[in-house]
Amino acid sequence: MDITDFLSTIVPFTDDELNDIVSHFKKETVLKNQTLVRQGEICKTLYFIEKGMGRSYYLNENGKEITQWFFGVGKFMSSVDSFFQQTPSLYYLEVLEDATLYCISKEDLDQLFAKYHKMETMGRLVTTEMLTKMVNKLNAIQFQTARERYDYMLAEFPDIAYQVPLGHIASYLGMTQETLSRIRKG
Amino acid sequence: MDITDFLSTIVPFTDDELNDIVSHFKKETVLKNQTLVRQGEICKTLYFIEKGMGRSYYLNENGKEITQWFFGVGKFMSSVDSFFQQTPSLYYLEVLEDATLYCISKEDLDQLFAKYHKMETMGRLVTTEMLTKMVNKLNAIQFQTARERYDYMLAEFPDIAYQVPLGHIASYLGMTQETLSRIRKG
DNA sequence: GAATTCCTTTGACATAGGTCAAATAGTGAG
DNA sequence: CTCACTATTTGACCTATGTCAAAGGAATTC
Repeated sequence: MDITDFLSTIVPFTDDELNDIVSHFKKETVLKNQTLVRQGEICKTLYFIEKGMGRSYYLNENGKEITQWFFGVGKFMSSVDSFFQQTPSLYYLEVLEDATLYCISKEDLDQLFAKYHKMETMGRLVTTEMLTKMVNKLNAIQFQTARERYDYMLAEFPDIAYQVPLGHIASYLGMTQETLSRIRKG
Repeated sequence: MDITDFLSTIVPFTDDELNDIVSHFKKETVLKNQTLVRQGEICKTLYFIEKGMGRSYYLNENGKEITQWFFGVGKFMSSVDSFFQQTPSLYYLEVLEDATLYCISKEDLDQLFAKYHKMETMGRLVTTEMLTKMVNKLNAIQFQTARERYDYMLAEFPDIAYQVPLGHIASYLGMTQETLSRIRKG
């Protein structure tokens, strides 16, 4: 998914606007398992995933990795709170397979927000979409059985569910790897 | 919390802008337990809570009310996804005590977003804040014990925790009323 | 292609929190 | 003040899911 195409689907930018906006993004290729942000660092970059996928996770008190979110093709990826509030990140951000990313700094993005009202609209819409998805996950986690949560995952991230290690998905869904393994069986 | 003051704390509007914006909100007084939106309806209004508090909830397959969110003084309240996407609401929205609300329709709000870039910025910031809180709740729910979740609630909504029926809070935290009752004891 | 490391499955057992039912305590209407 | 209704607490019991440990499988590395 090309970033220009993506932006066009959200808000009707003119070609000139699109060119200007996209020119502030820097294309980067990163390899599988590369860490983009560490817990405690301030996340300085917002990534658009042209190809590949990523996840955010944190380490719990026992040092176990807990996946917080998956980011698929054609989505923005970041340690959201850290990036927007410029506070230390609660999460690690990593790429799960070789990926092509479009990167923009907070300063550049803020300039685009200030320059183009439409860009600000896009920011709001993308955030709203994220919020809606977060609400869905919350509902899934809060009152559903382990099996139902897995079904939710299949519906929400069909492309991701079969391509990442079991443990990543289990922790994302708030269950143990063993439980998820048993669910997948029966 | 006055709506004018609230808006000023988020984005530096001029007095003229503030007057224009606030003139599009309609002040309303509603009584305790009044329902503002029903499940299945399209939520047409965004509310700012000057006084009082509210909650959103849904009915699960057994017809039990599950609280989805609490809205306190000085916050915007709505069935977020329904309002912004104009789709049928998954939630009921109700007022938990006599309240004073500032109401605005989707059309009026969109006009303000279009008219004032700063208003759009405000919309994005408010949504981002909501997103951050949602992420916090998700983390609390996902991997904490019932007791820890209650502690999270006390921290996040200190004003609300002691003023609403136990069952509302229990379902919000993803546990039964009985469990919450036992936690409060010991 | 053997060695090493990581990932997944399986089994036995433990437990937090759910369910159901009943008793008790609050609250508001008349 | 009393009745009726609603919210909370308590107890006995149950189950989904966690924990711990070990064995298989896959996949990278040299």
